[in-house]
Amino acid sequence: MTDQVRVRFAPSPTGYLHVGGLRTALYNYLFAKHHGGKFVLRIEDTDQARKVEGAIENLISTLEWAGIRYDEGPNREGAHGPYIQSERLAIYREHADRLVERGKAYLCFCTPERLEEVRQHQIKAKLNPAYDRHCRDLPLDEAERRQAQGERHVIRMKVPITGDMRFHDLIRGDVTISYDVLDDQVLVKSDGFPTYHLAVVVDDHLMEISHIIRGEEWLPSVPKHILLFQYFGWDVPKLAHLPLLLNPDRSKLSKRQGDVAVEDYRTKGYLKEAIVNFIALLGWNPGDEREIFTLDELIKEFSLERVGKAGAVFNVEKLNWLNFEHLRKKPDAEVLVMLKEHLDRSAVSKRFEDEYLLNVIRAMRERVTFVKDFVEKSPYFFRSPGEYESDVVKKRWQQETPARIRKLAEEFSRLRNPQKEDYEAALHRTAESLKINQRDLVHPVRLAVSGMGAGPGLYDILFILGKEETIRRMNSAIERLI
RNA sequence: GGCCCUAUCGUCUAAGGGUUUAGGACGUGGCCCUCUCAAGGCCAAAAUACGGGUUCGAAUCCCGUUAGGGCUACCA
Repeated sequence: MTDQVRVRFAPSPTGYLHVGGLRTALYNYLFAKHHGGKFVLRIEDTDQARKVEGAIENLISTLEWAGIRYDEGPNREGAHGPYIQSERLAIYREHADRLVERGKAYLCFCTPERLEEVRQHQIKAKLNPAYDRHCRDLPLDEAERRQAQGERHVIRMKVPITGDMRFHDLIRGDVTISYDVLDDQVLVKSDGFPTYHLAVVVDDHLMEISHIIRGEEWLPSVPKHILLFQYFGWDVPKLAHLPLLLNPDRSKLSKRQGDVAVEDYRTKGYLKEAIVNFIALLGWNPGDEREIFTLDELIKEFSLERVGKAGAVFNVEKLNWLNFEHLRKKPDAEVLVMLKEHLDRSAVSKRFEDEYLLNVIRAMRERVTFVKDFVEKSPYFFRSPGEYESDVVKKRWQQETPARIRKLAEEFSRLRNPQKEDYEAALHRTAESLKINQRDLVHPVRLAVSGMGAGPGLYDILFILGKEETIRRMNSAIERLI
C-alpha cells in the first residue's frame, strides 16, 4: 500500500445523483485534491433488482457537470479497474472462497422461508431479529457436497459470538460496537453477486483506498468491514463518517419534501458554483468568516478536521443567496453565453444583438438570482409590455399624465443618438417647463415603457430600449392607459 | 424494541474550559442612500435542549434525561 491519498465515491446507480451523494463525492474529491491524491469513482451495482437503465451515465455526467472530475473510474480506466462492480464478480467469488477455506465464512443453505420463520419467532419472543447461525457449523465436506449438487446457497461471514469492536473514526472519534448485535452477514448472494459488505472491503483494498469517507448511515456496519479486512489480513483504511443531510423537519433528506436530485437544481437554473459552494458548507466550515468559495479555494481550505458531527438541514434560501453571489461574480461575457442559451430554450423568439444583451446584463446584474430572472424580472427588454401592473397604474398614472408624456415624447424625438444623460437632460427640461417634479415624469415613463413599477434606473432602460422603441412605447401607453 | 450517532439563534455555523454582554452568514424587521426595485451601508430581534456533577471557572469535560436521526435485508 502506498502513502498516497486515494479516496473513492461509490454510489449505487439507482437513478439520479442525490445532493447528499454529491456532497459525499465533493468531500472525497476535496480531500483527495487537497492532499495531492486520487479520487476514484466506483459503481456499486451489485443489486440486480435495483438496476436502473442509464443511471451510470447520468451519475457521471452530473458529477462532471459539477466539476468533480474523477481520476479513475468508468471510462477513465486506471490501474485498479474495472470500476463497475458487476464486472468484478470473479474477484469477489475468489475472495469469498478464500474466506471459506480459512474458516472465516461458510456456506448457508437456509431458504428465505426458513429465515423469515426464524425472524418471526424472534420478533414474537422479543429478541433482536438476526440469523440464527444454523449453517455456521456445517462440516465443510457436507457443504461442498450440497454445493456440488447445485443446491442454492449464500456465503456468510463468521462474526465472533462475543466481544466487541472498537474503532476510530476521523470525525466521530472512538466508537465501540458489540459483536452480539451483529449477525453473520451474507457476503455472496444466491445469485452469485456479492453484497455491499464484501464488495466494498475487497475493492477498497484492491483499489488501495487510504481513506473511506462516506455517509453516517454506514457507521453501524463498520465492525463487519473491519472484521473482513482482518480476515483477509489487510490494513484497514482510515474512516470518516459524514453527518447526514436533512429535510426541514430534520429527517433524512428525501424526496417528498423538495428536490433531492442534483439535476433538479440544475434544471431550475442553479449554478454549479453555487451548489458546490453551498453543499461544501453543509457540514464543513473554513474556521473563519468567509462563505463564498470557488472549487479551487475549497480544495485549498478543506480539511476533515473541520467537518462537523451533526446533520445539516438543506436550506434553499441560502443556496439562492449563493447563486446570486456567484452569478454576480461572473464576467459579462460569460453571463451573455448563459443568457443566450436560456433565450434559445425559452419562448422568446426575437433575436437580440450581443451588445443589447450585454446592456441588459449590466443593468440587471444586481437584481437577478438566476439567469432566467433577466427575462422574468425584466421582460420589457425582450418584448413590449403586454399589460401594465394595475397597482402601479393606479399610483403613477394620473389624469394629467398623458399630456405630460406626450410632451416628453416630443422632447425625446428631437434627440439625436441620445445617451443616458441626454434622456435625463430632456426629462429634466420637460419637468421644468411643466413646472412639475422629475419624479412625476420618471414614474409614468417607467410604467409606460416597462409596464412595471420596479427595475433599473429609468435612463438605463431608455438607453437600452433606444429612442424609437421608447417613444413607440410611450405613445402606446397613452393610447392604452386612460 | 435493540444498537450506534447527534444536540449553539428559524436555518448553516464560530467559540478546541477563562480573550464571551456567545461571533458571522442566510432569512426576517427598521433606518440611510434613492426616480422605483435592487445592490450597498447601519441597526435590531433571535441560540448554548433539560438536570446533575468535575472545576476557582463549563457552550466546551463526565453522567443521566429528553429529543432527533441512522442502522437493525440474499438494499446500498
